[in-house]
Amino acid sequence: MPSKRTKCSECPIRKLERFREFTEAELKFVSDFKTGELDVDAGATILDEGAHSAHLFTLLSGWAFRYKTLEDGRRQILNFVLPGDLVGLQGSLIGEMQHSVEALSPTKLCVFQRNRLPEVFRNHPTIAFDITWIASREERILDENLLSVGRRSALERAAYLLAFIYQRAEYTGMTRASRLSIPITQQHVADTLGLSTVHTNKTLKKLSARKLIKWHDRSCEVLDVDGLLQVAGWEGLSEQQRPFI
Amino acid sequence: MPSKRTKCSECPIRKLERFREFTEAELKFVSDFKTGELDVDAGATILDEGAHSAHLFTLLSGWAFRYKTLEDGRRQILNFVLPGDLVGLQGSLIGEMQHSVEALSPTKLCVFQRNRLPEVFRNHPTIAFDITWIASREERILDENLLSVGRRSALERAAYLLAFIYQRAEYTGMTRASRLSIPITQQHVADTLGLSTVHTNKTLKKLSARKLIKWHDRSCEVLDVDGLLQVAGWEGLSEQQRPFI
DNA sequence: CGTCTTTTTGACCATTTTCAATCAGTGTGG
DNA sequence: CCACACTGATTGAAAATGGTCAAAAAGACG
Repeated sequence: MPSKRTKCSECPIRKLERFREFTEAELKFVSDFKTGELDVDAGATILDEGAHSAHLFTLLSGWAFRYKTLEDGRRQILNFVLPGDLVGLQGSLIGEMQHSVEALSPTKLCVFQRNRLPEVFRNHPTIAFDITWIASREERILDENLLSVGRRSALERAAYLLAFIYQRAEYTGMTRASRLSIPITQQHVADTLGLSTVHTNKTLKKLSARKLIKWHDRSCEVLDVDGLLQVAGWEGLSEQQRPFI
Repeated sequence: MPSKRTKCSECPIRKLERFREFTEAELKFVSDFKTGELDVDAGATILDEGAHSAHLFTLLSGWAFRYKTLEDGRRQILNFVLPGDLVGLQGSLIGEMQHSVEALSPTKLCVFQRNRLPEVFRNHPTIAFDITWIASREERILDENLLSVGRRSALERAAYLLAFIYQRAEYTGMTRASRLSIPITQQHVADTLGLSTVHTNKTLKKLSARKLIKWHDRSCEVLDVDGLLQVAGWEGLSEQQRPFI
């Protein structure tokens, strides 16, 4: 449930490294395309499966996650949403959301009008290209997640997930002194890995025993990414530069 | 390994239902954008992980699949490629393929030059929009697959997969009298579901016993989609119309 | 006919789930 | 400040699901 709405300010993500700079015309358009900002509380639903939202969002700050559920309530977390990620592109393209998005922490969103998307493609091809690039990146992430859930052991999966989140957060400038606190519960981890909470707990304990992570109440502190990468048998993210809308 | 290369003819997929008709200018451009056709044998690799291919493809006929592997050889099939699907968009956007694509049957591909993709965005916004739509559809499919692998039981997963493939094939006009033969081995099914071949075999036997499918050597015949949908607890694909490039 | 791949089966083992409590931390109202 | 409720983390034991190993059967194919 959206709580507050303010006039849009300059996007903080702009500080991050980008493919390229926007042109004057693009900056002008983007600032016009934006209709405001939205503050959302932790635990609040940003978009629901089946929704026909008139909006498309960029996450400016905070954490969120995308998920789907089966009819009997089993939930699968598909991916986490970090600053710079688009939220609701699917709804803008096919009209209806086929997954839900929920905030993990208080988050700030940048709001766009979804019906102006065709205009972006018509008049701002490089921004359209960036959007497609971001959609394709989401696909790459899902490929990795599917490989992980389908073929890695519970321990490898957990190590992969935490290393993956760490690297994404690091890239977005959220880490401090090579450490990171991720605002998630073990239930979230379980629903991401496709495991039960009980087994997730036992698996995380093993990572804690190796001093790779430390679990606090409702948050996971990553202590040693390299160790996690090694347990996961994963090379890590290769991405160095990316576009931001 | 590509085997044969011929001059490009009119795309057979054109017969299928589309969002909209191409304009004269678009038809002209697409036919210029195409550089030829490619015939690939069953079992041949179309694109390899790590490849920097100069091409982007559309599958015109036949079956293929996308997959990733871990270093020790464990393989996860990410999705199947049916006529009308794009192959290698990822390579065109980020320069390098992060998954491999292999033909399941003899297939025919339509070849495009990847370096002309920016031109598509610049001069043909509606085609660019279609490409983004298709990329987003792939994401939706991956979301479903991840939900399935992460949260469905072996029997549900198998039923979901076969119903899913059936529906996609049906939409592409590959079914006959509500039946379909899918050219896959049980190893492929296992690698898609994240199961062992032995357990996959036992699971498929259960579906056979219920007369929902019939397994032939190297191919699966779907007999009763509705039955599969019911076992899977799935509503089926909602998609009715789509763009084709 | 012999070789190769794919499918099938049985026995046994490992991983993961489920169930059922318990414990720890947080916030609330009295 | 304390009792109480609530959520999230932790534990142990029993049960189920799925994996591994090994071998045989069934087709495909030259």
